[in-house]
Amino acid sequence: MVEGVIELPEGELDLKLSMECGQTFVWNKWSGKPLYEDTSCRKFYKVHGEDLVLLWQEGTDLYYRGTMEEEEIYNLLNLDVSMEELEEELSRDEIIEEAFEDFRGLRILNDEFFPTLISYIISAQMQIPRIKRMVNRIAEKWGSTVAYENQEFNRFPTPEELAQASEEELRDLGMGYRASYVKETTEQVLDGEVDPSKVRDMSYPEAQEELKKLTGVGDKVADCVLLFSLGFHDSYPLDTWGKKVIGEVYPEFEDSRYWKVAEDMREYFGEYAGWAHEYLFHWGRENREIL
DNA sequence: CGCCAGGCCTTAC
DNA sequence: GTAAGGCATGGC
Repeated sequence: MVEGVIELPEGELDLKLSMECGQTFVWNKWSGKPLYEDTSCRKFYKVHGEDLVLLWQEGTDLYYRGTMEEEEIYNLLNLDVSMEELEEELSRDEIIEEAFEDFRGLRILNDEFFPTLISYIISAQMQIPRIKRMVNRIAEKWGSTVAYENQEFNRFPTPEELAQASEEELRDLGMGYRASYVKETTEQVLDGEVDPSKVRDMSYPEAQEELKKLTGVGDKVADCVLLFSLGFHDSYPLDTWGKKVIGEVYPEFEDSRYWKVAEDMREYFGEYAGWAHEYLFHWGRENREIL
């Protein structure tokens, strides 16, 4: 067992906000209730590979417990990205500065590739709490368990494990037409058609094209996987909220073509455009009445 | 009942 | 290359 405390600078992390802003379907509430349906619990856990990680925050102290070493926890939260430098890097206009101030400590998480890939394939035309419920059902049905302190925790299935699921069984979970996407993409990953460790080393355009070979992965899902699991901090996923925000706040960037808007936003915000996206995404959801 | 949700695939120009 | 239509299911 491993446990400890990481002391962080003021404003460096808002763990609860980072977990609950809608970016992850991999983390869970320690209370056992689903993420996005329980906002009172402040402890979060996930199974990552063979490890169990439990995190909570008190003031500027980040507490961890489980089987994962501290160095790896830094990676999970992208703690090598300094918020002070990020703020300087992203300061382009009053809107992003306001969002950065209001949501100080919101960080992009670094989740595992396969769970992120499948959960964002499922996310198409679906509401966020429902996506999380679906991902949990998949973990319960096909994921193996990891034992920790006399308890067993489900983890999201590996490609090998999920390949055991038939398309019909997936459909029975309620994922509709996405069932065939999940089935086919699982086979493609299992066959090595797309190798995440190779995608990491590609340029952004190559990496996006590579992921789009997978069934059910278009521009937006590819950008999410790149940002949330493969270290592409400049990837700018253009979702329904992002489009509304752009229409309201950055009308000069409006365009019917996905790639054009995403490219403009990457150029506008630079190296950490994906982080800017997350601030604006959350800003949009918090201010939905004016969009 | 109708409308929409972290879009993607197919088909037609 | 770009634009339109269909698509499963659940929540409101």
